[in-house]
Amino acid sequence: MTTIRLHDSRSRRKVELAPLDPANVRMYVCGPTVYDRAHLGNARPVVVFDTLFRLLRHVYGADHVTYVRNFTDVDDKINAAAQALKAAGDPRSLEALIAARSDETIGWYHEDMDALGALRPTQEPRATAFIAPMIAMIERLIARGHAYVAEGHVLFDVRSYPAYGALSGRSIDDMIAGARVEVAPYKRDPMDFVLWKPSGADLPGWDSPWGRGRPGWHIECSAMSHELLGASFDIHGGGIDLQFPHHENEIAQSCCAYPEGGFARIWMHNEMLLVEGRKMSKSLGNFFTVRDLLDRGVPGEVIRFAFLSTHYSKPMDWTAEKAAQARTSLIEFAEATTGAEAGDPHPDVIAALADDLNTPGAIKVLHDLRKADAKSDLLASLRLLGLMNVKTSADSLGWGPRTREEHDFALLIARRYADLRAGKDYAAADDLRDRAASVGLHLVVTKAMGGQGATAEFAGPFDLAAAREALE
RNA sequence: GGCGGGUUGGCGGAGAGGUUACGCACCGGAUUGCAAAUCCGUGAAGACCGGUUCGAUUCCGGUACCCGCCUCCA
Repeated sequence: MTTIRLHDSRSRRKVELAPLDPANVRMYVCGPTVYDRAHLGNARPVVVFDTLFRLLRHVYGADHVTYVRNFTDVDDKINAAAQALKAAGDPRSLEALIAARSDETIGWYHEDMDALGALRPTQEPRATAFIAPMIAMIERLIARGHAYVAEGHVLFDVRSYPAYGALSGRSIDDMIAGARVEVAPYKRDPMDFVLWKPSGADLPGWDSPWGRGRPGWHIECSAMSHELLGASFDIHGGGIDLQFPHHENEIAQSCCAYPEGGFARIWMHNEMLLVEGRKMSKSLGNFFTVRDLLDRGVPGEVIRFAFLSTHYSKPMDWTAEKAAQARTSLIEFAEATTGAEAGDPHPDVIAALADDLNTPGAIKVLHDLRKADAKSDLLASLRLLGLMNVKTSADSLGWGPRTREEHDFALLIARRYADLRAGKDYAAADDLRDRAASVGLHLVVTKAMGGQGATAEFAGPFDLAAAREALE
Protein backbone atom coordinates (compact mmCIF):
# COMPACT_ATOMS: atom_id res chain seq x y z
CA MET A 1 0.00 0.00 0.00
CA THR A 2 1.12 3.52 -0.74
CA THR A 3 2.65 5.31 2.21
CA ILE A 4 1.38 8.85 2.54
CA ARG A 5 3.61 11.38 4.23
CA LEU A 6 2.23 14.72 5.34
CA HIS A 7 3.72 17.80 6.94
CA ASP A 8 2.34 18.06 10.45
CA SER A 9 2.13 21.69 11.55
CA ARG A 10 2.28 20.78 15.21
CA SER A 11 5.50 18.78 15.15
CA ARG A 12 6.80 20.81 12.20
CA ARG A 13 7.97 17.76 10.36
CA LYS A 14 6.84 15.37 7.72
CA VAL A 15 5.18 12.33 9.25
CA GLU A 16 3.86 9.09 7.92
CA LEU A 17 0.10 8.80 7.89
CA ALA A 18 -0.75 5.72 9.93
CA PRO A 19 -4.56 5.73 10.11
CA LEU A 20 -6.11 4.85 13.46
CA ASP A 21 -8.48 2.68 11.43
CA PRO A 22 -7.49 2.05 7.81
CA ALA A 23 -11.08 0.99 7.17
CA ASN A 24 -12.22 4.47 8.16
CA VAL A 25 -9.65 7.21 7.63
CA ARG A 26 -11.04 10.39 9.18
CA MET A 27 -10.40 14.01 8.25
CA TYR A 28 -11.94 17.24 9.53
CA VAL A 29 -11.53 20.54 7.70
CA CYS A 30 -12.79 23.92 8.85
CA GLY A 31 -15.44 25.15 6.46
CA PRO A 32 -16.95 28.55 5.70
CA THR A 33 -19.07 30.93 7.68
CA VAL A 34 -22.16 31.08 5.55
CA TYR A 35 -23.14 34.69 5.21
CA ASP A 36 -21.93 35.52 1.68
CA ARG A 37 -20.40 34.15 -1.51
CA ALA A 38 -17.09 32.37 -1.02
CA HIS A 39 -14.12 34.47 -2.09
CA LEU A 40 -11.22 32.97 -3.98
CA GLY A 41 -9.16 32.58 -0.83
CA ASN A 42 -11.87 30.39 0.65
CA ALA A 43 -11.49 28.09 -2.31
CA ARG A 44 -7.87 27.22 -1.68
CA PRO A 45 -8.38 24.85 1.26
CA VAL A 46 -11.34 23.37 -0.54
CA VAL A 47 -9.15 22.37 -3.48
CA VAL A 48 -6.19 21.36 -1.31
CA PHE A 49 -8.16 19.06 0.96
CA ASP A 50 -10.31 17.78 -1.87
CA THR A 51 -7.10 16.63 -3.51
CA LEU A 52 -6.07 14.93 -0.30
CA PHE A 53 -9.54 13.39 0.01
CA ARG A 54 -9.18 11.98 -3.50
CA LEU A 55 -5.74 10.57 -2.71
CA LEU A 56 -7.00 8.97 0.50
CA ARG A 57 -9.94 7.44 -1.36
CA HIS A 58 -7.58 6.10 -3.97
CA VAL A 59 -5.24 4.56 -1.42
CA TYR A 60 -7.70 3.32 1.20
CA GLY A 61 -10.82 2.89 -0.92
CA ALA A 62 -13.64 5.31 -1.57
CA ASP A 63 -15.79 3.79 1.18
CA HIS A 64 -13.04 3.94 3.76
CA VAL A 65 -12.55 7.67 4.11
CA THR A 66 -14.73 10.05 6.10
CA TYR A 67 -14.29 13.72 5.33
CA VAL A 68 -16.18 16.22 7.48
CA ARG A 69 -16.33 19.91 6.65
CA ASN A 70 -18.56 22.17 8.68
CA PHE A 71 -20.80 25.10 7.87
CA THR A 72 -20.63 27.83 10.49
CA ASP A 73 -24.13 29.20 10.61
CA VAL A 74 -23.90 30.82 14.02
CA ASP A 75 -22.14 34.09 13.49
CA ASP A 76 -22.61 37.78 14.11
CA LYS A 77 -22.24 38.63 10.44
CA ILE A 78 -25.16 36.36 9.61
CA ASN A 79 -27.09 37.92 12.48
CA ALA A 80 -26.35 41.38 11.16
CA ALA A 81 -27.54 40.45 7.68
CA ALA A 82 -30.77 39.04 9.10
CA GLN A 83 -31.32 42.03 11.36
CA ALA A 84 -30.89 44.35 8.40
CA LEU A 85 -33.61 42.47 6.52
CA LYS A 86 -35.89 42.62 9.52
CA ALA A 87 -35.29 46.32 9.94
CA ALA A 88 -36.22 46.75 6.29
CA GLY A 89 -39.61 45.31 7.07
CA ASP A 90 -39.24 41.62 6.32
CA PRO A 91 -42.07 39.95 8.26
CA ARG A 92 -40.25 36.69 8.93
CA SER A 93 -38.78 35.90 12.33
CA LEU A 94 -35.11 36.46 12.95
CA GLU A 95 -34.52 32.71 13.12
CA ALA A 96 -36.30 32.20 9.81
CA LEU A 97 -34.31 34.98 8.18
CA ILE A 98 -31.05 33.54 9.44
CA ALA A 99 -31.95 30.07 8.24
CA ALA A 100 -32.92 31.45 4.85
CA ARG A 101 -29.67 33.38 4.51
CA SER A 102 -27.63 30.33 5.53
CA ASP A 103 -29.52 28.05 3.16
CA GLU A 104 -29.01 30.42 0.28
CA THR A 105 -25.30 30.82 1.01
CA ILE A 106 -24.78 27.09 1.32
CA GLY A 107 -26.43 26.66 -2.06
CA TRP A 108 -24.02 29.16 -3.59
CA TYR A 109 -21.09 27.51 -1.89
CA HIS A 110 -22.00 24.15 -3.33
CA GLU A 111 -22.45 25.58 -6.80
CA ASP A 112 -19.12 27.36 -6.74
CA MET A 113 -17.07 24.57 -5.19
CA ASP A 114 -18.66 22.02 -7.51
CA ALA A 115 -17.41 24.18 -10.36
CA LEU A 116 -13.88 23.73 -9.01
CA GLY A 117 -14.26 20.00 -9.28
CA ALA A 118 -14.39 19.50 -5.53
CA LEU A 119 -16.18 16.42 -4.28
CA ARG A 120 -18.75 16.98 -1.58
CA PRO A 121 -17.37 15.91 1.78
CA THR A 122 -18.84 12.84 3.38
CA GLN A 123 -20.63 15.04 5.89
CA GLU A 124 -21.25 18.78 6.04
CA PRO A 125 -22.65 19.48 9.48
CA ARG A 126 -24.22 22.81 10.34
CA ALA A 127 -23.34 24.31 13.71
CA THR A 128 -26.98 25.01 14.54
CA ALA A 129 -27.69 21.29 14.36
CA PHE A 130 -25.10 20.56 17.04
CA ILE A 131 -25.94 23.02 19.81
CA ALA A 132 -26.76 20.23 22.28
CA PRO A 133 -23.38 18.50 21.86
CA MET A 134 -21.69 21.88 22.26
CA ILE A 135 -23.54 22.50 25.53
CA ALA A 136 -22.64 19.01 26.69
CA MET A 137 -18.97 19.60 25.94
CA ILE A 138 -19.00 22.94 27.75
CA GLU A 139 -20.58 21.28 30.79
CA ARG A 140 -17.89 18.66 30.69
CA LEU A 141 -15.19 21.33 30.58
CA ILE A 142 -16.71 23.08 33.58
CA ALA A 143 -16.97 19.81 35.48
CA ARG A 144 -13.34 19.01 34.79
CA GLY A 145 -12.19 22.41 35.96
CA HIS A 146 -11.21 23.86 32.57
CA ALA A 147 -14.00 26.40 32.23
CA TYR A 148 -15.91 28.81 34.44
CA VAL A 149 -19.06 30.89 34.37
CA ALA A 150 -18.80 34.66 34.63
CA GLU A 151 -21.50 37.23 34.00
CA GLY A 152 -23.57 34.99 31.77
CA HIS A 153 -20.53 33.86 29.78
CA VAL A 154 -18.71 30.59 29.96
CA LEU A 155 -14.98 30.96 29.48
CA PHE A 156 -12.20 28.51 28.87
CA ASP A 157 -9.44 28.76 31.44
CA VAL A 158 -6.25 28.66 29.38
CA ARG A 159 -4.06 28.39 32.47
CA SER A 160 -5.70 25.05 33.21
CA TYR A 161 -4.19 23.53 30.08
CA PRO A 162 -0.39 23.58 30.22
CA ALA A 163 0.01 22.65 26.58
CA TYR A 164 -1.90 25.73 25.41
CA GLY A 165 0.07 27.33 22.58
CA ALA A 166 1.88 24.17 21.49
CA LEU A 167 0.36 24.08 18.02
CA SER A 168 1.24 27.63 17.12
CA GLY A 169 4.50 27.73 19.04
CA ARG A 170 3.71 30.51 21.44
CA SER A 171 3.32 30.83 25.15
CA ILE A 172 0.51 32.51 27.01
CA ASP A 173 2.95 34.92 28.60
CA ASP A 174 4.47 35.90 25.24
CA MET A 175 1.06 36.59 23.83
CA ILE A 176 0.03 38.73 26.74
CA ALA A 177 3.28 40.62 26.33
CA GLY A 178 2.12 41.36 22.81
CA ALA A 179 -0.77 43.18 24.48
CA ARG A 180 -3.26 42.64 21.73
CA VAL A 181 -5.78 40.60 23.64
CA GLU A 182 -9.28 41.63 24.47
CA VAL A 183 -9.50 42.88 28.01
CA ALA A 184 -12.65 41.89 29.81
CA PRO A 185 -13.08 42.29 33.54
CA TYR A 186 -14.77 38.92 33.94
CA LYS A 187 -11.84 36.98 32.48
CA ARG A 188 -9.45 35.30 34.86
CA ASP A 189 -6.73 35.53 32.26
CA PRO A 190 -6.73 37.86 29.24
CA MET A 191 -6.23 34.87 26.95
CA ASP A 192 -9.33 33.04 28.18
CA PHE A 193 -11.79 32.66 25.35
CA VAL A 194 -15.56 32.40 25.17
CA LEU A 195 -17.33 29.06 25.01
CA TRP A 196 -20.82 30.47 25.48
CA LYS A 197 -22.16 33.99 25.49
CA PRO A 198 -25.55 35.49 26.34
CA SER A 199 -27.95 36.55 23.58
CA GLY A 200 -30.32 39.48 23.89
CA ALA A 201 -33.83 39.28 22.49
CA ASP A 202 -32.66 40.65 19.15
CA LEU A 203 -30.17 37.82 18.63
CA PRO A 204 -30.61 34.12 18.03
CA GLY A 205 -30.18 32.04 21.14
CA TRP A 206 -30.65 28.64 22.66
CA ASP A 207 -31.56 27.70 26.18
CA SER A 208 -28.65 26.47 28.21
CA PRO A 209 -27.70 25.93 31.86
CA TRP A 210 -26.26 29.47 31.70
CA GLY A 211 -29.35 31.10 30.26
CA ARG A 212 -30.38 31.89 26.72
CA GLY A 213 -27.30 32.35 24.61
CA ARG A 214 -25.17 31.16 21.74
CA PRO A 215 -21.88 29.31 21.39
CA GLY A 216 -18.48 30.88 20.85
CA TRP A 217 -16.84 30.27 17.53
CA HIS A 218 -14.34 27.56 18.45
CA ILE A 219 -16.55 25.07 20.29
CA GLU A 220 -18.50 24.01 17.22
CA CYS A 221 -15.54 22.31 15.58
CA SER A 222 -14.62 20.49 18.76
CA ALA A 223 -18.18 19.31 19.31
CA MET A 224 -18.89 18.33 15.72
CA SER A 225 -15.63 16.51 15.15
CA HIS A 226 -16.22 14.59 18.37
CA GLU A 227 -19.75 13.66 17.38
CA LEU A 228 -18.90 12.65 13.83
CA LEU A 229 -15.32 11.41 13.99
CA GLY A 230 -14.74 10.51 17.63
CA ALA A 231 -12.34 11.71 20.30
CA SER A 232 -9.38 11.03 18.04
CA PHE A 233 -9.07 11.06 14.29
CA ASP A 234 -6.37 11.25 11.65
CA ILE A 235 -6.16 14.65 9.99
CA HIS A 236 -7.36 18.14 10.80
CA GLY A 237 -7.01 20.80 8.14
CA GLY A 238 -7.60 24.45 7.46
CA GLY A 239 -5.97 27.70 6.44
CA ILE A 240 -2.82 28.76 8.24
CA ASP A 241 -4.63 31.83 9.52
CA LEU A 242 -6.79 29.52 11.61
CA GLN A 243 -3.81 28.00 13.38
CA PHE A 244 -4.12 30.61 16.07
CA PRO A 245 -6.40 31.07 17.84
CA HIS A 246 -9.03 28.82 16.30
CA HIS A 247 -7.17 25.53 16.11
CA GLU A 248 -5.26 26.17 19.30
CA ASN A 249 -8.56 26.64 21.07
CA GLU A 250 -10.06 23.56 19.46
CA ILE A 251 -7.20 21.51 20.79
CA ALA A 252 -7.56 22.96 24.26
CA GLN A 253 -11.30 22.26 24.33
CA SER A 254 -11.15 18.77 22.88
CA CYS A 255 -8.11 17.58 24.78
CA CYS A 256 -9.42 18.89 28.09
CA ALA A 257 -12.87 17.44 27.56
CA TYR A 258 -11.54 14.09 26.34
CA PRO A 259 -7.89 13.78 27.42
CA GLU A 260 -7.82 10.10 26.53
CA GLY A 261 -8.70 10.90 22.94
CA GLY A 262 -5.78 12.94 21.73
CA PHE A 263 -7.91 14.73 19.11
CA ALA A 264 -6.33 15.17 15.66
CA ARG A 265 -3.12 13.27 14.94
CA ILE A 266 -1.88 15.34 12.02
CA TRP A 267 -2.51 19.05 11.54
CA MET A 268 -2.31 20.47 8.05
CA HIS A 269 -2.44 24.13 7.13
CA ASN A 270 -2.58 25.61 3.67
CA GLU A 271 -0.86 28.94 3.08
CA MET A 272 -2.72 32.01 1.99
CA LEU A 273 -3.92 33.15 -1.38
CA LEU A 274 -2.50 36.54 -2.26
CA VAL A 275 -3.75 39.24 -4.56
CA GLU A 276 -1.18 41.81 -5.56
CA GLY A 277 1.11 40.43 -2.91
CA ARG A 278 -1.34 40.75 -0.03
CA LYS A 279 -3.50 38.17 1.61
CA MET A 280 -6.98 38.11 0.20
CA SER A 281 -9.16 38.87 3.16
CA LYS A 282 -12.44 40.32 4.18
CA SER A 283 -10.88 43.00 6.31
CA LEU A 284 -8.56 44.23 3.56
CA GLY A 285 -11.45 44.32 1.12
CA ASN A 286 -9.22 43.06 -1.68
CA PHE A 287 -11.27 40.01 -2.42
CA PHE A 288 -13.32 38.75 -5.30
CA THR A 289 -15.48 35.71 -5.32
CA VAL A 290 -15.16 32.42 -7.13
CA ARG A 291 -18.42 33.34 -8.82
CA ASP A 292 -16.93 36.61 -10.11
CA LEU A 293 -14.20 34.62 -11.80
CA LEU A 294 -16.54 32.00 -13.22
CA ASP A 295 -18.81 34.71 -14.57
CA ARG A 296 -15.86 36.40 -16.20
CA GLY A 297 -15.29 33.22 -18.14
CA VAL A 298 -12.47 31.68 -16.10
CA PRO A 299 -13.41 28.00 -15.95
CA GLY A 300 -13.42 26.35 -12.54
CA GLU A 301 -10.99 23.80 -13.88
CA VAL A 302 -8.51 26.56 -14.66
CA ILE A 303 -8.82 27.90 -11.13
CA ARG A 304 -8.25 24.42 -9.76
CA PHE A 305 -5.21 23.81 -11.95
CA ALA A 306 -3.71 27.16 -11.00
CA PHE A 307 -4.11 26.25 -7.34
CA LEU A 308 -2.53 22.85 -7.86
CA SER A 309 0.45 24.39 -9.61
CA THR A 310 1.67 25.84 -6.31
CA HIS A 311 2.39 23.65 -3.31
CA TYR A 312 -0.26 24.15 -0.64
CA SER A 313 2.31 25.18 1.95
CA LYS A 314 3.45 28.20 -0.07
CA PRO A 315 1.65 31.49 -0.46
CA MET A 316 0.14 31.78 -3.93
CA ASP A 317 -0.34 34.98 -5.85
CA TRP A 318 -3.40 34.85 -8.10
CA THR A 319 -2.55 36.48 -11.43
CA ALA A 320 -4.09 36.55 -14.88
CA GLU A 321 -0.81 35.17 -16.22
CA LYS A 322 -1.06 32.13 -13.97
CA ALA A 323 -4.63 31.51 -15.05
CA ALA A 324 -3.56 31.76 -18.70
CA GLN A 325 -0.78 29.24 -18.18
CA ALA A 326 -3.16 26.89 -16.40
CA ARG A 327 -5.54 27.15 -19.30
CA THR A 328 -2.80 26.42 -21.81
CA SER A 329 -1.75 23.30 -19.93
CA LEU A 330 -5.32 22.08 -19.57
CA ILE A 331 -6.00 22.47 -23.27
CA GLU A 332 -2.90 20.40 -24.00
CA PHE A 333 -4.03 17.70 -21.61
CA ALA A 334 -7.56 17.79 -22.99
CA GLU A 335 -6.27 17.30 -26.52
CA ALA A 336 -3.82 14.63 -25.45
CA THR A 337 -6.57 12.59 -23.83
CA THR A 338 -9.19 12.97 -26.53
CA GLY A 339 -10.91 9.65 -27.00
CA ALA A 340 -8.91 7.94 -24.28
CA GLU A 341 -10.28 5.50 -21.75
CA ALA A 342 -9.06 6.09 -18.22
CA GLY A 343 -6.67 3.43 -16.96
CA ASP A 344 -4.94 3.72 -13.62
CA PRO A 345 -3.26 6.83 -12.24
CA HIS A 346 0.47 6.65 -12.87
CA PRO A 347 2.53 5.50 -9.86
CA ASP A 348 4.72 8.58 -10.14
CA VAL A 349 1.67 10.80 -9.79
CA ILE A 350 0.59 8.85 -6.72
CA ALA A 351 4.10 9.07 -5.34
CA ALA A 352 4.22 12.84 -5.80
CA LEU A 353 0.88 13.30 -4.07
CA ALA A 354 1.81 10.88 -1.31
CA ASP A 355 4.84 13.05 -0.60
CA ASP A 356 2.98 15.77 1.27
CA LEU A 357 0.64 16.48 -1.60
CA ASN A 358 3.29 17.63 -4.02
CA THR A 359 0.91 18.77 -6.71
CA PRO A 360 3.51 20.67 -8.78
CA GLY A 361 5.54 17.48 -8.85
CA ALA A 362 2.46 15.56 -9.96
CA ILE A 363 1.90 18.06 -12.77
CA LYS A 364 5.46 17.49 -13.92
CA VAL A 365 4.61 13.81 -14.27
CA LEU A 366 1.47 14.70 -16.21
CA HIS A 367 3.65 16.48 -18.74
CA ASP A 368 5.92 13.44 -18.93
CA LEU A 369 2.90 11.23 -19.61
CA ARG A 370 1.64 13.59 -22.27
CA LYS A 371 4.97 13.53 -24.06
CA ALA A 372 5.04 9.75 -23.83
CA ASP A 373 1.50 9.70 -25.25
CA ALA A 374 0.35 7.51 -22.35
CA LYS A 375 -3.26 8.55 -22.83
CA SER A 376 -5.06 6.28 -20.43
CA ASP A 377 -2.54 6.78 -17.63
CA LEU A 378 -2.69 10.51 -18.22
CA LEU A 379 -6.47 10.67 -18.12
CA ALA A 380 -6.67 8.60 -14.95
CA SER A 381 -3.97 10.73 -13.35
CA LEU A 382 -5.75 13.94 -14.30
CA ARG A 383 -8.93 12.61 -12.78
CA LEU A 384 -7.18 11.71 -9.57
CA LEU A 385 -6.28 15.40 -9.35
CA GLY A 386 -9.90 16.33 -9.89
CA LEU A 387 -9.37 17.44 -13.47
CA MET A 388 -11.02 16.28 -16.69
CA ASN A 389 -13.91 14.79 -14.80
CA VAL A 390 -16.36 16.66 -16.91
CA LYS A 391 -16.62 16.84 -20.66
CA THR A 392 -13.49 18.71 -21.62
CA SER A 393 -12.51 21.36 -24.14
CA ALA A 394 -15.45 23.60 -24.97
CA ASP A 395 -17.52 23.16 -21.86
CA SER A 396 -14.77 23.14 -19.30
CA LEU A 397 -12.33 25.50 -20.92
CA GLY A 398 -14.15 28.68 -21.53
CA TRP A 399 -17.61 28.30 -22.86
CA GLY A 400 -19.21 27.48 -19.56
CA PRO A 401 -20.90 30.79 -18.80
CA ARG A 402 -22.05 31.29 -22.39
CA THR A 403 -25.65 30.73 -23.29
CA ARG A 404 -26.79 27.69 -25.16
CA GLU A 405 -27.53 29.83 -28.23
CA GLU A 406 -24.07 31.41 -28.23
CA HIS A 407 -22.48 28.02 -27.81
CA ASP A 408 -24.48 26.53 -30.67
CA PHE A 409 -23.73 29.47 -32.90
CA ALA A 410 -19.99 29.20 -32.24
CA LEU A 411 -20.08 25.51 -33.06
CA LEU A 412 -21.95 26.23 -36.27
CA ILE A 413 -19.36 28.75 -37.40
CA ALA A 414 -16.49 26.45 -36.47
CA ARG A 415 -18.14 23.67 -38.46
CA ARG A 416 -18.54 25.95 -41.46
CA TYR A 417 -14.91 27.03 -41.24
CA ALA A 418 -13.75 23.43 -41.10
CA ASP A 419 -15.89 22.52 -44.08
CA LEU A 420 -14.51 25.38 -46.17
CA ARG A 421 -10.99 24.29 -45.37
CA ALA A 422 -11.79 20.69 -46.15
CA GLY A 423 -13.07 21.88 -49.53
CA LYS A 424 -9.82 23.85 -49.98
CA ASP A 425 -11.78 27.04 -50.42
CA TYR A 426 -9.14 28.96 -48.51
CA ALA A 427 -10.23 32.40 -49.60
CA ALA A 428 -13.69 31.87 -48.15
CA ALA A 429 -12.25 30.21 -45.05
CA ASP A 430 -9.89 33.09 -44.37
CA ASP A 431 -12.66 35.57 -44.95
CA LEU A 432 -14.87 33.77 -42.46
CA ARG A 433 -12.04 33.65 -39.95
CA ASP A 434 -11.42 37.38 -40.27
CA ARG A 435 -15.07 38.28 -39.96
CA ALA A 436 -15.45 35.98 -36.95
CA ALA A 437 -12.46 37.61 -35.30
CA SER A 438 -14.06 41.00 -35.77
CA VAL A 439 -17.03 39.95 -33.63
CA GLY A 440 -14.96 38.26 -30.94
CA LEU A 441 -14.90 34.69 -32.14
CA HIS A 442 -11.47 33.14 -32.59
CA LEU A 443 -11.39 30.31 -35.14
CA VAL A 444 -8.53 27.84 -34.87
CA VAL A 445 -7.71 24.69 -36.77
CA THR A 446 -7.41 21.63 -34.58
CA LYS A 447 -6.11 18.13 -35.05
CA ALA A 448 -9.52 16.63 -34.49
CA MET A 449 -11.19 14.71 -37.31
CA GLY A 450 -8.02 13.89 -39.15
CA GLY A 451 -6.74 17.43 -39.19
CA GLN A 452 -10.01 18.72 -40.54
CA GLY A 453 -11.36 19.97 -37.22
CA ALA A 454 -11.82 23.51 -36.06
CA THR A 455 -12.84 25.16 -32.86
CA ALA A 456 -14.20 28.56 -31.97
CA GLU A 457 -13.20 30.39 -28.83
CA PHE A 458 -14.86 33.43 -27.39
CA ALA A 459 -12.33 36.21 -27.03
CA GLY A 460 -13.88 38.76 -24.72
CA PRO A 461 -17.33 40.37 -25.05
CA PHE A 462 -19.64 38.75 -27.52
CA ASP A 463 -22.85 40.06 -29.03
CA LEU A 464 -24.81 37.23 -30.56
CA ALA A 465 -27.12 39.40 -32.65
CA ALA A 466 -24.23 41.36 -34.14
CA ALA A 467 -22.31 38.16 -34.79
CA ARG A 468 -25.27 36.62 -36.59
CA GLU A 469 -25.55 39.68 -38.78
CA ALA A 470 -21.86 39.67 -39.62
CA LEU A 471 -21.54 35.98 -40.31
CA GLU A 472 -24.82 34.71 -41.71
C1' G B 1 6.91 43.76 20.69
C1' G B 2 6.15 38.10 20.47
C1' C B 3 5.60 33.83 17.19
C1' G B 4 5.72 31.35 12.37
C1' G B 5 6.92 31.04 7.08
C1' G B 6 9.46 32.62 2.71
C1' U B 7 13.59 34.58 -0.74
C1' U B 8 15.39 29.38 -7.06
C1' G B 9 16.69 31.10 -14.30
C1' G B 10 12.67 36.62 -18.01
C1' C B 11 8.05 34.70 -15.31
C1' G B 12 5.64 30.61 -12.62
C1' G B 13 7.40 26.59 -9.70
C1' A B 14 9.56 21.46 -7.50
C1' G B 15 12.98 17.84 -5.88
C1' A B 16 17.77 16.43 -4.36
C1' G B 17 24.66 17.40 -0.63
C1' G B 18 27.63 15.77 -6.33
C1' U B 19 24.13 13.57 -12.21
C1' U B 20 18.04 17.60 -17.21
C1' A B 21 12.74 19.17 -12.56
C1' C B 22 8.78 20.81 -15.17
C1' G B 23 5.63 24.66 -17.45
C1' C B 24 5.18 29.50 -19.87
C1' A B 25 8.07 33.02 -22.57
C1' C B 26 12.57 33.69 -25.62
C1' C B 27 16.00 32.02 -29.44
C1' G B 28 17.48 28.31 -33.57
C1' G B 29 15.52 24.47 -36.74
C1' A B 30 11.42 21.22 -38.86
C1' U B 31 6.54 21.04 -40.46
C1' U B 32 2.47 24.06 -42.26
C1' G B 33 -2.04 27.16 -48.12
C1' C B 34 -2.14 31.67 -44.29
C1' A B 35 -3.17 32.28 -38.61
C1' A B 36 -2.62 29.12 -34.63
C1' A B 37 -0.89 24.66 -33.06
C1' U B 38 2.70 20.76 -33.19
C1' C B 39 7.74 18.49 -33.20
C1' C B 40 13.19 18.81 -32.34
C1' G B 41 16.99 21.65 -30.12
C1' U B 42 20.02 25.71 -27.46
C1' G B 43 20.63 29.05 -23.64
C1' A B 44 19.34 30.73 -18.60
C1' A B 45 18.93 29.97 -11.49
C1' G B 46 18.82 29.48 -6.28
C1' A B 47 18.89 37.24 -1.71
C1' C B 48 23.63 38.47 0.91
C1' C B 49 27.85 37.11 4.38
C1' G B 50 30.26 33.31 6.92
C1' G B 51 30.77 27.95 8.49
C1' U B 52 30.80 22.38 7.81
C1' U B 53 32.39 19.32 3.41
C1' C B 54 36.56 16.62 -1.49
C1' G B 55 32.02 19.19 -3.12
C1' A B 56 26.11 23.28 -1.05
C1' U B 57 21.37 26.29 -4.45
C1' U B 58 20.47 21.85 -0.98
C1' C B 59 23.04 21.28 6.05
C1' C B 60 24.37 25.12 10.15
C1' G B 61 24.83 30.39 11.87
C1' G B 62 24.14 35.50 10.86
C1' U B 63 22.31 39.84 7.81
C1' A B 64 18.72 42.06 4.55
C1' C B 65 14.06 42.11 2.49
C1' C B 66 9.00 40.05 1.97
C1' C B 67 4.64 37.65 3.93
C1' G B 68 1.37 35.68 7.71
C1' C B 69 -0.60 35.21 12.84
C1' C B 70 -1.25 37.69 17.63
C1' U B 71 -8.52 41.14 15.67
C1' C B 72 -13.64 38.32 11.86
C1' C B 73 -10.85 35.54 8.29
C1' A B 74 -9.33 29.78 4.42
